[in-house]
Amino acid sequence: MSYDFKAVEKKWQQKWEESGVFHAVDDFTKPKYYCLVEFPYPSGAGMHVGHIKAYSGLEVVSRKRRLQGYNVLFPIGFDAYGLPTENYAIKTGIHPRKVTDTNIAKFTDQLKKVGFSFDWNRVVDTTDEDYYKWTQWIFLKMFEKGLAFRDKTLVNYCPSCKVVLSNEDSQGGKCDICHSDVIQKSKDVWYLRITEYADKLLEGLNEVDFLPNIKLQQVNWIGKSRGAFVDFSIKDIDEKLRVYTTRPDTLFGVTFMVIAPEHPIIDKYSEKIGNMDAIKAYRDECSKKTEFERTQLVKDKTGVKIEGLTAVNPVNGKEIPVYISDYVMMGYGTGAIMAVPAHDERDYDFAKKFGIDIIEVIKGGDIEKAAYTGDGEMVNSGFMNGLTNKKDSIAKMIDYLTEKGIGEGGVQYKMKDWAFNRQRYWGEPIPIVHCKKCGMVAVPYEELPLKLPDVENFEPGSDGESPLAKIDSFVNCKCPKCGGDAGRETDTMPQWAGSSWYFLRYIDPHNDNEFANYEKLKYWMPVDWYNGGMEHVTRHLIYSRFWYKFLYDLGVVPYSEPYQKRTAQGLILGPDGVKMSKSRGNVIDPNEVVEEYGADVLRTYVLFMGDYEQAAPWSESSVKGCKRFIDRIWNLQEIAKEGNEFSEKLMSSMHKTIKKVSEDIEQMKFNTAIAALMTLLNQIYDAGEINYAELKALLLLINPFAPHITEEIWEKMNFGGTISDQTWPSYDEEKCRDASVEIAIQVNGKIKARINVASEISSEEAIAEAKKVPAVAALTEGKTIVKELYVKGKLVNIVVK
RNA sequence: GCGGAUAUGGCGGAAUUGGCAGACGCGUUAGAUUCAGGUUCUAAUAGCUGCAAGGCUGUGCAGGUUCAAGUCCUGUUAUCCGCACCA
Repeated sequence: MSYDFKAVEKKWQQKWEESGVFHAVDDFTKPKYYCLVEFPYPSGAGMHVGHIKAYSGLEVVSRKRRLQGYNVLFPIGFDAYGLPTENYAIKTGIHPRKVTDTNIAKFTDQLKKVGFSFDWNRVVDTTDEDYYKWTQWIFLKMFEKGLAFRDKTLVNYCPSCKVVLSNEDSQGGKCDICHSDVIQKSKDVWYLRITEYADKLLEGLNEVDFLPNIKLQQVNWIGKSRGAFVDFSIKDIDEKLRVYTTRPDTLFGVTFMVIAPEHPIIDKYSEKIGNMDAIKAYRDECSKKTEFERTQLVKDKTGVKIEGLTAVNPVNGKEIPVYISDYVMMGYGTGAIMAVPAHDERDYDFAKKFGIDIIEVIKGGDIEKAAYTGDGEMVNSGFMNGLTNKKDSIAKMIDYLTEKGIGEGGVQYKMKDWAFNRQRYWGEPIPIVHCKKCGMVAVPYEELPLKLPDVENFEPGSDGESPLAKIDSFVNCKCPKCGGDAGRETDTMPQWAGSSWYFLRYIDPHNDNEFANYEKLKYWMPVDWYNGGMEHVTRHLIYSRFWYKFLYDLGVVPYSEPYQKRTAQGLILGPDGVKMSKSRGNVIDPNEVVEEYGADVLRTYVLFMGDYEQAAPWSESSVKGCKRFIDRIWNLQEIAKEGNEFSEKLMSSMHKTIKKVSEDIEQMKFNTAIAALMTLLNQIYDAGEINYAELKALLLLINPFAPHITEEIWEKMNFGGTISDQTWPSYDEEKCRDASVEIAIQVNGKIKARINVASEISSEEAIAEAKKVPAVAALTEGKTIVKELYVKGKLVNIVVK
């Protein structure tokens, strides 16, 4: 009677679909649980085993929660806008809409074949008009509040994809999509003012249960620093040069200043600058450097002294030179720094190269050799001399600056505003009209969605213009404000847009009047548990928290944080131990695994292969181990017999396993939960029999991992109803204990024997028992017992001299 | 450079947080079942040593604390992942 997994899995997948058991119901009287997994980008390659691992974790939690009586929302959708689809469309001539639909159908089919208990009634597709209508709505709200704005700046531009990229999309100076070099280009760009929410995003982390390393990455990404702004006056000119510093305490050690090549003060006073030619040449040189060269390659300091501009140190009146150098960037702080070479490594390098004075103001290092950034007594610092505590010194200086009106305390963030447009076709149109008379005007809410026009040619223009710019019928329109001739914004939103709020739409996916009903949001939010990839922990997770906090401030969502708990799964590596990639040819196709071993085996294996949060290589032979496990469960039917209660033989094993599996699932220790089930299975086969009560409990425990086979056995055994109607088994702490335990006996910390003792034995009795053991007696005889102790249920240690 | 993580048999990984290192699975070896292959079942499986009971050594490396250390402390090395001239 071998197990026909193909027929059984198909049968149950159909049953689940027909009965809709996994559909969440809007019954507000029930306790709810919202499990969220990152929705996939429906690529042409189909599902990856990584998707299976990512979804299997919360799949298990969801199935367990349902058995525990919760109303569970476990939705899925598709993050379908994006470049790969568009590039594929350009290559093949197939419309991206068609490509997307095909890919979504493929993914849907694959996900169903794995038996995931998603609520298929709530599928969200970010490219659906009914969905992006609300993405545009949120954008307009941001525009209304001044959080979406347009500005001209240097942007990261990919000449190959012909698209502007965010800093996040161009890390390492390479385009995230095609990996060619990114160059700097001046362009009009849409921004979302995420920096306004920097503090809220930081503080909100105190309220939520994210893994510590996830929190830390977000904190680093936001990069808040405390310090001071200080105004330096310029000699003979009525102008202040403002700097930002985290070390105002070292102000007496300033020997020069540096401004970024793009700093506006240069153009403003160009006629006073004696060496404009040299400065212009230097600026040209810098602008040619890619972001990559500027930040990654050359740490060697370059720069030019500005002849004619001399700054004055506000605390001691000293005159100091001003340089331009590209180690100072316009995008952070004020684009100008006060340089304290004695106590900053970068300034030290620069001073050494340009022969500038180095004045020690904090004792403790050897400034002949290197900059000293540690603590110490302040010297050469006027009224600051003698202070030894950095914190106090900084506070004292800020007080002084504030009092004299030459500066003030302040904060800075590394996080920059979010560049929010792409010159691409396959994205949400930005619902803005450019009117010569009225400027930028929002498309009226009642005209949403502003539909993406259906066109034949979606290739971007050679100058990096959006393909939409070529479509007159789309571009030409009337200004909603004055009725005059106007032109539409032709850029589209980046891929991050749709994924920034999708978890809200799941709650009310078919609502035509609002993005989601407030009462429903109140019931279902926040997401109780969100799991996804570590790679989305900074970008997507911060963006979506930002959008949610904005909506919260609008009063349209309840609670200030969207995700109560966030975890991340580790990668599945190829069998060769390195990241799976097509070029390496080490990609495992989940479909093939389902075909050969079945969905239950695939699901069990991805959770059993190692620590869920850690990367682990795929192993074909280990998959077989899980196959054996599944087959052995099937064969339990042969040895099952009547019985309404756990038998004495398996009593403690049953209770222990229920406890272990219940607890491990909550901590995402799926591998040890499965191991405990395997151990129990071994014990059952050793005992040679299992009764119905035990089999029922076992099937329930295994069900979240391997739902198809457990449902089938339940049905075949005539246990009544389906597993989905049952209740998660409970355990009794008392019954987890065995009557007797084996303890180790150590002499001087080395194990010499093992004995069985009653588990409730007293310390004295245990030690007495231990001494009776001949091997132990021989070692202790004639020696002084220094110490003897008993660790309950574990060991006895006798220390002799 | 800064931040984080990891390091345990032939392999993936366990270890109730200081208490029997190697659970569970893979692989391997031997045996049984089978015409055979596959499947299944039984036993062994950290290393060294010993005929054997046993002994010794073992959690990247070097120290330390403790009756007891994979776990705590000090130092150090390697690998991986973020961030990166952030003033």
